[in-house]
Amino acid sequence: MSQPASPLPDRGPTGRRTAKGSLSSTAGKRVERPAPLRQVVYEALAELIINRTLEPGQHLVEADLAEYLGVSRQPVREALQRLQSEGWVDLRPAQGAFVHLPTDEEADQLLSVRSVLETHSAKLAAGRATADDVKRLWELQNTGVKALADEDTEGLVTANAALHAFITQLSGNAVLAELIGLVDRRVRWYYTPIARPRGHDAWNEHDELIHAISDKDAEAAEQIMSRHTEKTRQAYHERPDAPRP
Amino acid sequence: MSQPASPLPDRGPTGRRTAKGSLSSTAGKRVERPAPLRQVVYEALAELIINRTLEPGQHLVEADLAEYLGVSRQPVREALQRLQSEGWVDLRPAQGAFVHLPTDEEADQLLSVRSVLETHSAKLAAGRATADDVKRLWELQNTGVKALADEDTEGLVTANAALHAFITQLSGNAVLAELIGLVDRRVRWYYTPIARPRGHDAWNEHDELIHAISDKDAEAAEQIMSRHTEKTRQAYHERPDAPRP
DNA sequence: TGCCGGGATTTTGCATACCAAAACCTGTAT
DNA sequence: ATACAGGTTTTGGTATGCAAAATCCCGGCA
Repeated sequence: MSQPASPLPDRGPTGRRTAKGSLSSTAGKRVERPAPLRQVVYEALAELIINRTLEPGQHLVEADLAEYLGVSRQPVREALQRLQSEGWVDLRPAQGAFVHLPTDEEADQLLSVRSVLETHSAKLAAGRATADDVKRLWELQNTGVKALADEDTEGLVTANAALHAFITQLSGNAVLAELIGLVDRRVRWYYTPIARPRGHDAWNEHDELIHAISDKDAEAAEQIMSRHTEKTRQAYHERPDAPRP
Repeated sequence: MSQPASPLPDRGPTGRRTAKGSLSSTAGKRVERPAPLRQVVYEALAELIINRTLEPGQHLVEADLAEYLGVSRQPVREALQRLQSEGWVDLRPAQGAFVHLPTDEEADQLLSVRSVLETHSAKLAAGRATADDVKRLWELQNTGVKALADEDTEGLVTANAALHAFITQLSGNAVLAELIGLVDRRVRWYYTPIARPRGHDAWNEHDELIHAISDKDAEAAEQIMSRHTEKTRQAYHERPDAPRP
């Protein structure tokens, strides 16, 4: 045989028919579909972990979570496994799930990777942003500055995430965007305690960054983002509750 | 309450006792533990996808996979979900799993991200590699050069992966290493067809790279790796079966 | 007191069975 | 050909059972 035969039952050339229709496939909005339960559970647990209801180190018992959420064990198991793959919980064989205990070293490594990815994304974004995109960036910037003035820490973290996410999206690299999404969400978990003191400088740096993107100056955007994220990393180490040397 | 109460049954301060014993926790080699079935299934399916037994676009039916592998649907479902999160299959709601169809654009984005991550990793590695590490690098290099001389394509791909993986490990950033692991494994899926023509240059570049690491010249290592991975990306676009413009 | 050991208990990991809803396929009538 | 209707397949989820492994508890021993 020139091609190895599939060991599975024959279901035609490509299994079921590949999606093909007379309608354009772009922006094909489907009928509203209820989210799979495992997804809902995933989001619920992630929320409980992020807002510290479930504390780091805590043992998560499938049956308890299932009862609490009113679902069976299966979607809970599936959600826990996804949470593991994204670093929110540790799954010890035959012992189950424990809320991940972030170490200081790990936070540093995460912030370091974030820096590299976001820097690259800023460079790409500067080369692709349209006038409309820049307008949107300024809107996001204003939201953040307002949250800063209002001393709204939660709003500040959200606005920061939104701004970075939008730049990421502008990069036009979906793989990069997905990776940054993963990393940033975890960073946010550690970041909240330093959002306030870091805020003032950070939003000034955002200002510079948007100017660079607006000027389509990729090199400047790259440098500014690099400095920006590295300063955030420094700030983490100088946070109030950092371990004493 | 100053701390929000956990909505789950109380199981003591941190759930079960956190591992604590009189033995050193470093390098604590545990008793041999059989891998969870879901892990075995995951690896089996990944292998079948990489070696093209399961073709891109093919519909994977849980029940068929379960029967073929001699397990129940549960571990298969769990493995499929992990395969999705790592980009090997697409899980369409209410339709099931389909082997991912890599697009040309996606391959380019993946190679681009790989370039960024590997470049950073090379810089870090140059600053940390010991004499022993360098010796090991030369061994890996020799393995690859030998596979090149023997025209052993599979060995070449493996050796290439091993060399890059070792450099990644030298970086000392576990988060970075994990991300590179994910990205590289997918790159390898696309890479095989160009491993041969790219081989000669690639291993010369490895040679330079190891010299830079040996000299602890982080900047040179960074530049060489950047050029190296970018050339691989170019090679992908110039591969024999590339789409005609 | 502090440590050790063995049995009871809990929890995971997987199997099996079952079901509703959704998507698909097929054959027929237009 | 196209559209429709009905039967089939597949997913996603529930419920239950069970063996293996890990933990916990408690009593005996130093």
